[in-house]
Amino acid sequence: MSHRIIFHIDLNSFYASVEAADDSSLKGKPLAIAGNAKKRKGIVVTASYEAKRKGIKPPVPLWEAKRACPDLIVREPRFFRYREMSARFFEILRTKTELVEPVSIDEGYLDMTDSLNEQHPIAAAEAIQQQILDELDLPCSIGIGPNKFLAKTASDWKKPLGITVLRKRDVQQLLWPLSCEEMHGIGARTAEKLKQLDIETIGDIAACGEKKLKDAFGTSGERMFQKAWGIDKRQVDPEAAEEFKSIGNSRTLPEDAVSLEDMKPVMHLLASLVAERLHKKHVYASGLQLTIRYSTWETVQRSTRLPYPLSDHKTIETYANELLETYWNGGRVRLLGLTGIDLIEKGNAVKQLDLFSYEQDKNEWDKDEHVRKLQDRFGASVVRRGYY
DNA sequence: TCTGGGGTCCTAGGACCC
DNA sequence: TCTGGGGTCCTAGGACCC
Repeated sequence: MSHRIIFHIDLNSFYASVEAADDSSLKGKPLAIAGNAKKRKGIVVTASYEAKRKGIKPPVPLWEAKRACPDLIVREPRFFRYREMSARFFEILRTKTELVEPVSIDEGYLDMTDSLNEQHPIAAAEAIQQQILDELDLPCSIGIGPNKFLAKTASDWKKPLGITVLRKRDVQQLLWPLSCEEMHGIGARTAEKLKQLDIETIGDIAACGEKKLKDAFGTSGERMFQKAWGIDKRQVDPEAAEEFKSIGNSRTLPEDAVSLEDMKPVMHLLASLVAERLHKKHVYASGLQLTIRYSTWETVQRSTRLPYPLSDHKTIETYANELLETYWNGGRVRLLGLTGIDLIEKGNAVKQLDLFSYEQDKNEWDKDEHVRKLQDRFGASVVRRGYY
């Protein structure tokens, strides 16, 4: 476990690039992929580089993007296609090394330490990049470093089609001048808090001392400090992406709901979506979590234990409605979400429970006419990252 | 006309037990 | 009668990422 060579590979503007690969008339044009494109409340989830150059930086409301770029071409996402292309992307990566860790639909880490066979890392990266371009017609950026953090940081620096090396000895010169928010894991809130402490750059984080950061931010403060010095001990773990901790679906409603009657059909849809996905993954949920977002944007989450681990639609819907009736405060509801939590693999469920659940499951999830109509009313899934 | 959807991880605070 | 100090488990909320 001494010196590793880690690649981070990121497909550039993935959804937009897939659309352009499938329809060459889109190439070189400002293109946006937007969920709910026909409805209000649509947002741009991915923009082509031409669109980004016109100032469109996802996620941005669609109306705002169109104002900034009147000739913007807008497409709705085609998730099945993206998942297909993603699978082919990871297939290519797995021909390079077994140590591939998918992070999301369009990015992953490779531990190339024992797979280079005398080849120079940059030459290996160039070959991977070229192969993905030739076979999938998709551009990617590759970052190379001694650990995940430095590789990830590097892949961000040249887009599209960049290859960047970030060595530990370059940290002081290349990393320290950057503002804190450039560090993966530091968002707007944390950057603001850091600023209160007079910490503005990654160099300031490195200089300020681990204790001060730990006192202010707990364990994430310690990690922050480590990263600022280019240290990251996390290994590339090929199995990491396969273990799901939760499976959920949510919908922003076409209009705010003001009664339980408005919300029940949505709960029916969400329950059937969650049940279907639990099923496909061969897992049971031991708990259920309801999310209610009010028109004020206030969001509450309430959860309950299920009587036994299960995945059937009817039971999930019953418990979901119970949560809703118990915790809805009567306000205008903008979004509803339902998540199966504390997942158990079917094979691992206690035998007795397993049989019981199985019987329930046989009744099963009916992707009937009713559910299809609900899909039409409340929109198809707008999953941006969700593996399979 | 502000603000989608699917996730993970961490922490604070209360319940409960000894 | 009125009372300490730990430890663990659970839930909700927040921050972050893509």
